[in-house]
Amino acid sequence: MPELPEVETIVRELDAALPGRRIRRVQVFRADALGGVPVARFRAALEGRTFRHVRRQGKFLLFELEPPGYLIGHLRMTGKFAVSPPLPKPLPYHRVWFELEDGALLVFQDMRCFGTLAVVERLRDYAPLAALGVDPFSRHFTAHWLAEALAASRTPLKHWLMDQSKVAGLGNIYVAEILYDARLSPLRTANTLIAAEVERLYRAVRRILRKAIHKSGTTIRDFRRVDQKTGQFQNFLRVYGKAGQPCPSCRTPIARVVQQQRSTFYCPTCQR
DNA sequence: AGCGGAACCTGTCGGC
DNA sequence: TGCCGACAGGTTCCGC
Repeated sequence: MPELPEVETIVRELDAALPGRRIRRVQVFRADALGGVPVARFRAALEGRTFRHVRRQGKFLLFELEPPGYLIGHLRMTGKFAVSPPLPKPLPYHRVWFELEDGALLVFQDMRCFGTLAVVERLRDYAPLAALGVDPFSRHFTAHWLAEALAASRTPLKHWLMDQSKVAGLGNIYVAEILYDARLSPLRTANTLIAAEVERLYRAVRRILRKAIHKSGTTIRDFRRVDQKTGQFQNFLRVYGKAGQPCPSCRTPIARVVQQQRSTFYCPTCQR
């Protein structure tokens, strides 16, 4: 489900709600997300600690704690965080409750149980973060860096952009929209782009992500903000999920192909 | 290096 | 109505 704009939306809303609030009690209703960490250890690591700040790296949510440490979350396909008033019992798909001192709940829910939660004392202790590439909103993401990185790979553009060890935060929806905006085929080999094409791609990454964040992300099925409202970027999609519909620019039907076992949508006329 | 396939788990939708 | 396959915003692992 969530890509960078959805995670950014959630993180901004959690950062407005959580700092200064203390975790009184943690309840785990289904432990899949803990990656084998015993429930007792997970609870002990969190209970009594206070949220200081919530931010994002790629698609990971980083909850900074006091005494110092981090709760790290990844929503994968159907994970969600919500802030809720006290509840008598967990709703369907509620996996973990972080009960705050006033009784309010930070709820982690996840229908498909792919999402992950971890507690670490230092961010560098967490290997999945160390494996991430450049975040599109970090100062390291430049057209120059992008040109050099693309030049080193013979993989198709779609696959390259989805690789979190290269650029961190893009997924199936936004890669499709970015490549449409940049007028580049998802099938192009990364190292065949000329300088002007790299520049178009660089600008498209920033433009599409900025606009999607401005629209609070994309709700196609079940993405919800912390307050359960939907995102709005689905109203601005040009190609994702639009197989057979006319390209907004040239009216050629949008094509759907499968790459890396994932659907790819693009305009065969506009994107070369 | 790069690719294809399977796996993790649960639900929805369309076709017959 | 019921069953079955395809598909879903993500990631990892394994073999060639």
